[in-house]
Amino acid sequence: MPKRRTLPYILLGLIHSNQQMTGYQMMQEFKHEISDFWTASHSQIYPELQRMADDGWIRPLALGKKVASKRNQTYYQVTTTGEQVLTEWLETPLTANDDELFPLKLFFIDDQNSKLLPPLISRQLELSTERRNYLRHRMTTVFPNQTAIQAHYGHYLTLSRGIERESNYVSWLKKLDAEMKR
Amino acid sequence: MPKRRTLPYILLGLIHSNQQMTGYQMMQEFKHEISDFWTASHSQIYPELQRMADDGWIRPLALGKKVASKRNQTYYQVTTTGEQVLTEWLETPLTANDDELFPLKLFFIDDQNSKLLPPLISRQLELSTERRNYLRHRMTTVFPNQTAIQAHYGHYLTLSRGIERESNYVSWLKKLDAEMKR
DNA sequence: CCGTACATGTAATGTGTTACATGATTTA
DNA sequence: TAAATCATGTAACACATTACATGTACGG
Repeated sequence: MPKRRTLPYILLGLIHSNQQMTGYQMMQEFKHEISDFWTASHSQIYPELQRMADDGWIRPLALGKKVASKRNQTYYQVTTTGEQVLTEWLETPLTANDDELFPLKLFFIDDQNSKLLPPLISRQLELSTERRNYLRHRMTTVFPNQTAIQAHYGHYLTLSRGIERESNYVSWLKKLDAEMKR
Repeated sequence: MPKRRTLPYILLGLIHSNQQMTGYQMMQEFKHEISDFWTASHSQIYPELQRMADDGWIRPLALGKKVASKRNQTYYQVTTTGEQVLTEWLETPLTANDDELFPLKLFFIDDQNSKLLPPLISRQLELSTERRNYLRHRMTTVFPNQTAIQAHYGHYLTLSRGIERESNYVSWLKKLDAEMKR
């Protein structure tokens, strides 16, 4: 579900990771790499880029500086202000509602040794563990016996799946968290 | 990400599963049971219920028929038309874009022996397998060597996680699909 | 030369969140 | 009797999708 003002941070992260990018290239990234956790169409991207440029987060590149600049493309680069904004966003700890921003933030941390990585992962491990425990608790209260399961079998299956999914997430995060500490 | 006109089907499914419900009760369900795959606030629910009643999908219950009717609550019940609409929605096969409707539709199939269950599950198994294969393919093309991984470590991790998540999903669906066929 | 992909932009519409508003009932 | 919860509703605003619109570059 779309959280407020996430798109500009994604665009900022994309440009930052790739040094310089056009709106069209960002569109492609959304299709191929980011589709798993976010979507955006070109009609969202282009106006947003203009707003970000107005706010000084990014700057359009002069023609001479462009890498293979043909046609009417506009390459953007992150400004110093933009870098600060991005870092602040990445540093902001996840909350229970924020949760789905994890893969997004993770996506934009390029350096394996970044100091942003360990706290991000351990925080998500906390949140996923909490959620798994909550789902387990729901299972015992909503489906205490076989009769309850038979009355709402689909609901039972979705809850089972939720527990399975979150357990798998916790395992993966634990492994990664342990690796980080080595 | 919010798909067009999903909320009314969820409300329809909720009322249908529980025989009769008030808007407030639906709100609670969103908080406790459905939060994992959908959210809706009361300011969305109440107008939507009125629209659905106007369209003849549901009908407000007369006071006398209400179970423990106090206060100014309005209980709704699914009409015959509404039942048809719900069944049609549940029968509509999932597509690659629709994908995230799976847990939602599953949630509303109460009967373990429903004929809707096997095709829904086997279709989702197809889609998840496709997605897992796609992600695996991305991994080999985007990260062919250690250097590529080091340049965009976060991206590498999110892709790894995607493959892990989807593999886990496929396993779960395969198990369920096999059970269905017994 | 025709279709597809590149490349950008705006407008209309649909959907969702937050804020504003009111009043009844229950519990401490 | 005050606070929390129940219960419903509307309005303003933020965000996303679809449609409309234009033009370039390239491959068959």
